[in-house]
Amino acid sequence: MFNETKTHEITVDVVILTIKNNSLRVLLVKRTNEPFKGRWSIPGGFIRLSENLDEAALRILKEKTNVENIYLEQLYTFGDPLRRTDARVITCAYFALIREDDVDVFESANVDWHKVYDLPPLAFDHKEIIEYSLKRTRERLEMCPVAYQLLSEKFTLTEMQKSYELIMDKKLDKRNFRKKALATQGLIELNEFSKTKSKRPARLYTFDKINLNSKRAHFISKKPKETI
Amino acid sequence: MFNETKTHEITVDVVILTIKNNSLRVLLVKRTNEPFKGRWSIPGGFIRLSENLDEAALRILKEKTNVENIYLEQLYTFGDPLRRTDARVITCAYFALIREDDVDVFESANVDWHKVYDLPPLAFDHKEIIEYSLKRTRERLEMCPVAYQLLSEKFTLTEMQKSYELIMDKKLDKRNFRKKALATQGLIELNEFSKTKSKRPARLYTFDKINLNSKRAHFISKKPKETI
DNA sequence: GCAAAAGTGTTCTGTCTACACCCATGT
DNA sequence: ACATGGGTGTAGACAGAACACTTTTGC
Repeated sequence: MFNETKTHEITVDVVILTIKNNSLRVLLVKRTNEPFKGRWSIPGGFIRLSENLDEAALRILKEKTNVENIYLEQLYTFGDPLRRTDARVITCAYFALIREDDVDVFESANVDWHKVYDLPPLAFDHKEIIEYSLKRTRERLEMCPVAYQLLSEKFTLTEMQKSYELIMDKKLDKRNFRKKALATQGLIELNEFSKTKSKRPARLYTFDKINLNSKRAHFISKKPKETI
Repeated sequence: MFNETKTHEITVDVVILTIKNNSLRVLLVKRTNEPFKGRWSIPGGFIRLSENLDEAALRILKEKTNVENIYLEQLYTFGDPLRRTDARVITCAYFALIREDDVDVFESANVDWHKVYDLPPLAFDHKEIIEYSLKRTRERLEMCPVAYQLLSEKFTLTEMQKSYELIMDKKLDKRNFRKKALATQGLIELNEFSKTKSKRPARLYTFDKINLNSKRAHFISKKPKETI
């Protein structure tokens, strides 16, 4: 078998999602080089020899947002020979959920948050990658409350519901939502209330930090479910 | 940023699962080169410049088993710098489910089926990759009847149940299984019966071939389920 | 007639869904 | 006193789990 591998390159790209100004947004950077110079793209970079893939993704995330210790998951590896016109680049895509107020984005004309449901033209196959990350985020949300990664440390149930609605892109029933939310492992009811003007204060909740990197084990359906 | 990427290599490895002799088995090849010369490993290879990743996985599958048109899914990309001692090789792992009788494996001392629940020592991180593929196969099975990929074209419900039990690694209740199986989209009841000796013949079923590459859309829970 | 596997229903329990009104606060 | 969002419960439908006996066949 002949070895055609020498000219392959591999990168890591990271779809960084947050909620900002009441919409779900993705961090995009404007390309400064051809091809697609001037187009928006998701941040990415090469993998250092000393890094594993997760570490490369975390580094790229930190470079762009100065955020660490967040929800990050490998998404899929995209390797179509035609996905880039300049070279054969295989990319291992990740997605991350971060809180807006943890972020220290150096926002500029070249780095900005864009609404995921209203994207500008993107470079390469980056639209496909973002759409896939949304699909996956929804799947995760059906299993475990990853959405708390998008919320401030203390949040109201209404805020939590809003984040679910933004990700699922549909309205949820308030009473059903709260019933299930309150039954969620790791949700902690605080004796604190939001102070808002002109309306009843809402109780604040927080999430047990132990869950952060616990592989989400206890969110997966508790009940041994018979299969088929 | 300095470019350390030049010496990375990327391969595709394929976990090929089948049911043979009443157990779930994976196709392994014995390594002929160092490192891990003589150890069993999952089949893999480099990606050609003209191929996308799926095509590379299909090619490797066909090289080993002469099987085409089967269930194949990208699993995960493994890129720990220490996963190989000889070089920095990132591998995009796939898994495939095939029917034993479709296979044309040139079985030899260097290629053989091994029980997934009783594996020999494996090269690199291949044990981890196989375990991850089992986990994923179980998740798939909870969504859609991928197990029919392991069965002959015509099968009895008992055979189908056996394949589920082998993958899930637990006993299932016969009546509950059959109730759900019969409610499955795509299952077709035939007017044919197995001819076995010394016992009551069992009705044969088959699966609607339209589903083969239909992305499994209609197996995913039919009911719009409210999330959280 | 017996061994071996095929085939068949019901009850219970828990979860999902739909749905409408009162409460606490600031102005 | 009113506007605003916060907070609450119940009934019906559906799906999963547990569970044991009869039927058909070859020998």
